Amino acid sequence: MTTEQMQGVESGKQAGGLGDAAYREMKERLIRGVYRPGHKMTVRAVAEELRVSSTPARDAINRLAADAALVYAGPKTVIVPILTEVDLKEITLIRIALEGLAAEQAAQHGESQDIDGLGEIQQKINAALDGKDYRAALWHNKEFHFRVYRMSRLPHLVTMIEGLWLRVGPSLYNLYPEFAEEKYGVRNHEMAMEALCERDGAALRAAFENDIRDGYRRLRRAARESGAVE
Amino acid sequence: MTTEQMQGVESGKQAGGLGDAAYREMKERLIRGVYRPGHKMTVRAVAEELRVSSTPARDAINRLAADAALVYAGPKTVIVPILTEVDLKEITLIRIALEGLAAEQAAQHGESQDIDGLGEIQQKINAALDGKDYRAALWHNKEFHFRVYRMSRLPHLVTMIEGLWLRVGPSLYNLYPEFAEEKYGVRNHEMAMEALCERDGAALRAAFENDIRDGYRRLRRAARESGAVE
DNA sequence: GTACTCATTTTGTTGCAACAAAAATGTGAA
DNA sequence: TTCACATTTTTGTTGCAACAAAATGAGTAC
Repeated sequence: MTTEQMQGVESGKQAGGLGDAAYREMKERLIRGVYRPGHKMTVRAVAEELRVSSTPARDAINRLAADAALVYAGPKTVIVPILTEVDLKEITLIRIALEGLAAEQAAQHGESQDIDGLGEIQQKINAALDGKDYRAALWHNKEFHFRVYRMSRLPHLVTMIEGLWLRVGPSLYNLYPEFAEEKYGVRNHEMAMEALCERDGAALRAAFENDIRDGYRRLRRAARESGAVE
Repeated sequence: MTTEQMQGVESGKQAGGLGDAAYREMKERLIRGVYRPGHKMTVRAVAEELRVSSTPARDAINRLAADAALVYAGPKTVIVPILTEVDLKEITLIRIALEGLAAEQAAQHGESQDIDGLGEIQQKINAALDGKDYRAALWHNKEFHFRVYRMSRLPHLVTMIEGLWLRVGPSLYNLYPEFAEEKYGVRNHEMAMEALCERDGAALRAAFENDIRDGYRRLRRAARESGAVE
């Protein structure tokens, strides 16, 4: 087999190395909201927390910065990004364009077996919401979205969308008590599942665009009330 | 001044270091088509070419891989990506979504001083085309597009679009003699300038979408004839 | 109290050597 | 000739020490 033939589509580094493990661990912590926006990331601190030497820690920070999951706040400082309202608005515009495209394509290429799992995920969201486990609700909400996006059979697109969620994640997960109000997104998700069954690309796109816009409004309001964005 | 306040929007690493210089040099070479698609990138080879040690060379390769400007072709091999027809089609879909959005927003936020330069750039494109300097034509074409995209005042979006161009670049620039036929894109660019003067977002979006689709068809045809994609 | 200077500490960067894993190459048998 | 296997070479990874640049904080003059 030539090297050309096995060229994968994943942008992530092949698994196995310490640097890769550090990258994924930090990414997970970022999404889960372990670090507050504005938190300063230093090579040595990451190295110590993850019990690795400076090289893999540095690799992880560099990759996160390349993903815009960390941002440069000075010549020698990287921090967890603090989303401004302007940033949030821009990212929402991009999300609507990209996730709308993914949804529309999903309606065309999704197979029934892909669709089946969606109902279960929605039940998990509802259950989590009822139990006031907002963190779980947000997690399953993410599952719901990406289950659909992957149906588009456009892997580059899914990777780019993941990057966008990664940027919003830290701010979002620190806001979840206020953010995940009663029955967030349930209605949009129901409409999405209907549209998907009918293979109606335009309707599916509309459902997701609505969901994103709803989420944006709630997030902005919650952020303003808590002062988490500027 | 707090570090939070000077948080920039650029995803690129702050300039100055050797690793950053290596990254930019390799990026430039990639876009210019110095390396053929499929070319294997090794840390030591890059280090020697750029006269740096392995650390900055490794940094550069990692960042390029994070940009998807290089891809992993095995556990220990990164290569210049070989665009498949499927990849090209997907990236074109994404480009239409993102560059269409940028164009539409540019119509709203572009100021007259931004618009003025476009005519000059178009003249450069025409001159290069007349002189059969296809490389220059492609370069000025890129200038034209990004001049408009930057008018959108959506810096994250522009960065993402740059990433897409970077992926297509190596394949594109190796095809330019066949690709840049007579008067490529001139008509679409004229329509774009008209739409921009009239602040007609929908028309500007349409002009750019057409331009991207035209380019896609030409590139696909040229690629099929030369066998540069699979 | 404020602003400025300078020493100290923190922090990212770089180069390099040792290591492990994968690829390439050579060898021998069928 | 072809295939399997062992050997050699190539190559990415890691840890670390030395270095330079930036952030920090104390002290001082105004």
